[in-house]
This record gives sequence, C-alpha cells and structure tokens, in this order.
Amino acid sequence: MPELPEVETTRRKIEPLLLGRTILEVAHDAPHKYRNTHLAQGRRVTGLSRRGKYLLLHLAEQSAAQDEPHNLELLVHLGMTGGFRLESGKHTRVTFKTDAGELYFDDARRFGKVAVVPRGDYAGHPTLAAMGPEPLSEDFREDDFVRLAADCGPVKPWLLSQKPVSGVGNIYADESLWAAQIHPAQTRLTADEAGRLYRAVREVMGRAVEAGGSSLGDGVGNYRQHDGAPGEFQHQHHAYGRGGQPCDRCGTTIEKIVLGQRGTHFCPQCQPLRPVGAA
DNA sequence: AACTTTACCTGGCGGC
DNA sequence: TGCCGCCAGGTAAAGT
Repeated sequence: MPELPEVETTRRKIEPLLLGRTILEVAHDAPHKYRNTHLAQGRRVTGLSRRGKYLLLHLAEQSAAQDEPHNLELLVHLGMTGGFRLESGKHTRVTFKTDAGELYFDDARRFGKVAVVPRGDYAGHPTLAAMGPEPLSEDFREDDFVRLAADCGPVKPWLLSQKPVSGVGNIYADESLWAAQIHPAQTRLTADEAGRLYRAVREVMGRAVEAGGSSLGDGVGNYRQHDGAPGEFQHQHHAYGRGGQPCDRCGTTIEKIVLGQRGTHFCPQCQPLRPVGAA
C-alpha cells in the first residue's frame, strides 16, 4: 500500500507530466470522494510537493506572475490501492485532462481521496493538519522523538498515527520496529529504544525511497508506478509479509499477529516485549 | 476532550 | 467450476 516512499516516488514520476501544464478538466463521477475538483479547471500546475502520504499539486491562476505563490492546492491521497496511470482501465476513477494529454487516477478499492483546497487550508483533513515532521527532513529531531516516545502507548499504533513522524504506514512500521529490535506493542520507550527507532525510521524510509518503494505480489493492492514499473524495496523486507519465515537476523520464525486492527509482523526473539518498568 | 471502535470499499483468494 | 465469505488497511466519522 502506498506509504511515504511510494508517494514520493509517484511525485517524482508524475512531476514531468504535470509541471507547467494547464488543467482543462478533472473528470469523475464521485463528488463526495473527489471534492471541489472543478476549481482546478483552467489553473496551471506550478509545483508538486508531498506531505506524509499526501500529494499536493500547486495550482496558480493563468494570469499569476512567476513569483506569485499558488493560491489553491489539489490534494491526493492514494489510499490503499490508488495510483496514476498513463492509460485508463477498469479501475480508473479520475481523469486529469491537461493541455498536454491525460493522466488517470486508478483506485480499485476506492480508498483514495482528491480535494481542491485553498493553499494550506487543511481544516477538512485533520490528519494532514496535525501531521508530524517529515522523517527525512531536519525537522525530525531525535530529542523531540525520544521525549514523545517516553509516554507513547503501544508503539506501532503510535507510529501509524502520523503525529510523531509522518508517512509511516503498516509496512514501514513493521520494518522499522524490526530494525530497531522493538516489540510492536511496547509502551513507554526508553531513550535508548526511542533513539534506535528514530534511526531505524530514517534508515528504512531513506532506503525505501531510493528503491522506489515496495511492490507486493500481483494482486489488486500491488503498488505500481504510472508506467507500470514496480518498486524494489520489497526485496529488502525483513518482517512485513514474512510471517512463518525465519528471521534474517536470528532464524526464529517471524510471527504475525493483529495489533490495533492491523496485521503486524515481528520476530519474537529479537523484538521481545519488555515488561513495563524494566529498563 | 481524548481515546477507541466502526465504516468505507472491492478484488483476490481459499474453501467447498 | 462457481459461488461464498473473508481479508487487506489509511483515514475519518461515530461512539464512549
């Protein structure tokens, strides 16, 4: 499923197709999922940025000066199965028509969202409004993370909340916790544990972006680039999707449990649950 | 107010 | 083979 590395890869890939283009129409038949898209009509795309798992197209008026900031943004969340395509298909939900051709937003399970909002107005998108720091930016500081982690609840759901750090989803949460050797249900992280997790998140996210994200199997949730190219980070997974297989570090069988309503993979040997209070 | 639970949504797959 | 029910899960709404 698309998390930060997949969204960042998407941003880089579609940027050359959209930057500087004028949007002629955003066509779809689900106005409750794809909100206020008519406002994009006639606007010029002056930039593509990303915040956590959200893609942001900067939209300026045609008459806007070069240095004038864009005043609208088109938000895209890929949900579980969303992605851009060069050709339409049976799961195409939104068609972006520009002066240089069309780009299609496909989304088999319809968890994806599109909305046009005034620049920076995320009141209708509480997760984006409360988004924590970007894991690969200088705003993500170890001392802040350690302090917040000292009284976190179960650490995996906490990571998934997007508040201590942005862009971490189910795959990269499991991978980061495996790398940091912390049990997904661990609470109240010690400074040492939180420091390890901080470094693991940065390392895993950085390597996943370099690899173009993760593509899993051939199923409907399989992430692909707009041109059909897969990511390559799945070959570096140590925990996610590896239930029943031996741990790459110690050989113990990776366990799959449900935590916070989500499939969770970890090594019971190298990620033991530390009793509360024990350091 | 903060936290937990449920709903959204549909294709793929296992089971019979 | 074909049908049924379960499973995946990020976000937000609903519930406590």
